[in-house]
Formats: sequence, C-alpha cells, structure tokens
Amino acid sequence: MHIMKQTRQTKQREALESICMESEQPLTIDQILDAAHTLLPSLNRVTAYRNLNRMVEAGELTRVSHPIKGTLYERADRPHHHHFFCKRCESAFELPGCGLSESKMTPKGFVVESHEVFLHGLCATCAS
Amino acid sequence: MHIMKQTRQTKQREALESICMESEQPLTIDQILDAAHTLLPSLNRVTAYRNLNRMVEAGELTRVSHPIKGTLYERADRPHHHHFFCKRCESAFELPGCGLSESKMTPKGFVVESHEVFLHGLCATCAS
DNA sequence: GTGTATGCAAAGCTTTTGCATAGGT
DNA sequence: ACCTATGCAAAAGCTTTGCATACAC
Repeated sequence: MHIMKQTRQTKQREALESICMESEQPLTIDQILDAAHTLLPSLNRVTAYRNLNRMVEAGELTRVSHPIKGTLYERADRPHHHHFFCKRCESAFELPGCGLSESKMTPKGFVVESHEVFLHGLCATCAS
Repeated sequence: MHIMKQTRQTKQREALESICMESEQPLTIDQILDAAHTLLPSLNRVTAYRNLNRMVEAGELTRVSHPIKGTLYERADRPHHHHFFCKRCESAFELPGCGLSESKMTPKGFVVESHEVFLHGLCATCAS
C-alpha cells in the first residue's frame, strides 16, 4: 500500500514554476519573488521558499551557491554547464560545456560524484 | 600626512592567526573557535569574525563558500588549488593542481579574473 | 469533506553593529 | 595617555517552523 502525497496545482506554484522553468539564468529568491509578484502580487516569500525547496527535492531545480548573492535556483534539466559571475553587474551567466578534467584533479581512492566550476570576472558587456 | 591605523597584537588575534595559518584544510568558524578555545577559552565568536574579516581584507586568508557548511577560511598564500567536499564525513580537502582549461570555457569578450572548482563525493577513507 | 498549501508570526542561524571597557603601544 | 580590540547585547539578513485558515481535489 502506497502513501502517495499528492501535489496540488495552486496559482502560487504555477507562477513559481513558470518563472524558474523559463529563465535562462540561475535566479535569486528576490529575482524570483519580483517576477512572481507581477503575476501574483500576494505571493508570500515563505511560500516561495517552500515551493522552491520542493522543486529541488523533486529534481526539477538545483541550487547554486554564490558567495555574495547566496542561493540561486536553476532548472535541473539543462545540459552540463558551469557559471560565470560578473563582479560589476553581478549577473550570473551559464557557460556551455565544461573545461574540466576530473581525472587530473582526483586523488587516489577518492570518488567524485559531481563537480562545479565558477568563473569570476567581467562579462562581455561590462568589460567593454 | 598619513593616517596609519595600527594593528595590535592581542592574544585573541595570535590564537586565531596560528590556527588559521597552521591548518592544512579550510576551516569553518566553529572549527576555528573550537581550536581557539583550547588556547584561550574566553575568546568570543564576534572577535573571531572581526579578526577573520580583517585577515581576509589584509590578504592573509581567503573565504571559500561551501553550500552546506557555509563559509570556510584558508590561508591565502597556498599555491593554486581547489577543493573536494566529502558528503559522508563532511571534511573539506585541498586538491593540488588544477585540471581546468579556462580558455575552453570562457565566452568571447568575457574577462576571467579567478575561478574555483569544487568536487563532491566520497574521500578515500569514506569510500573504502 | 478531507487534507495539502498558504499566509502570518515567530523562531533559528549566521554574521554584523553599537557601545562601554579592557588592554596594547 | 591614547586609541584600538574585545566582549556583551542587540540587530540584521536569510531561511525554516508552527499554526489557523483557505482552497484544491
């Protein structure tokens, strides 16, 4: 016998889901909330956290931690990629592909399950 | 005329400095405080934060942000390296060298100033 | 009608700030 | 003696939790 906790389709969840799933960049909670408020001004921050957490647990989103901006959320189904953080405009960019050779870095006996690469600097717009 | 803010040598600062400078691994604030308390039980958490921040600003330490453990501190003068986080024992390991090809990852026009690589998985001890 | 999701308030954490005083120089 | 560094208390940011009620099913 299965205890199947059902997920209800609320307008809050729909709003959050559409925002996160349609973004090309990882978003902060504030960016998500700002966007959500244009669709549904009453949406509460706590509701956003709860839904984002559920989406992470459900494997729809992943969390990326930025040293200054805190936690960013992005869709989990994108191809393997990494991130560039512009120190001037503070945007987070997705970098296609991966220039990392895991085997070169992994000491004997260690088992690598995943990796992340962050580049910091100036984006094309801010550099010019 | 120079206004030269002098730095005073207190036992708190000495304790924190020796702990951070002698560690082979990046440390959390709690690890630093635990170690400091064996040398100087009265040392306050706020004092630790203030001194660690100063050491970061002075270029003695760098901050590494771990998604679960929060901020880690390590000496800044180590050769270029990256980090491995064991999900079982939760230790942070320093990985010698660098398997990253920045040029492969950097889009046109972007200027990279620094990068970080994190590997996640099981360390040699936990994997065996 | 039943039970999950929401909103509000409040609590938990980590880190910072204000202020009086201890203590380094 | 001067003035920075410390410790305590309180505040500030971010995230989670408790609880009554709204609302999806």
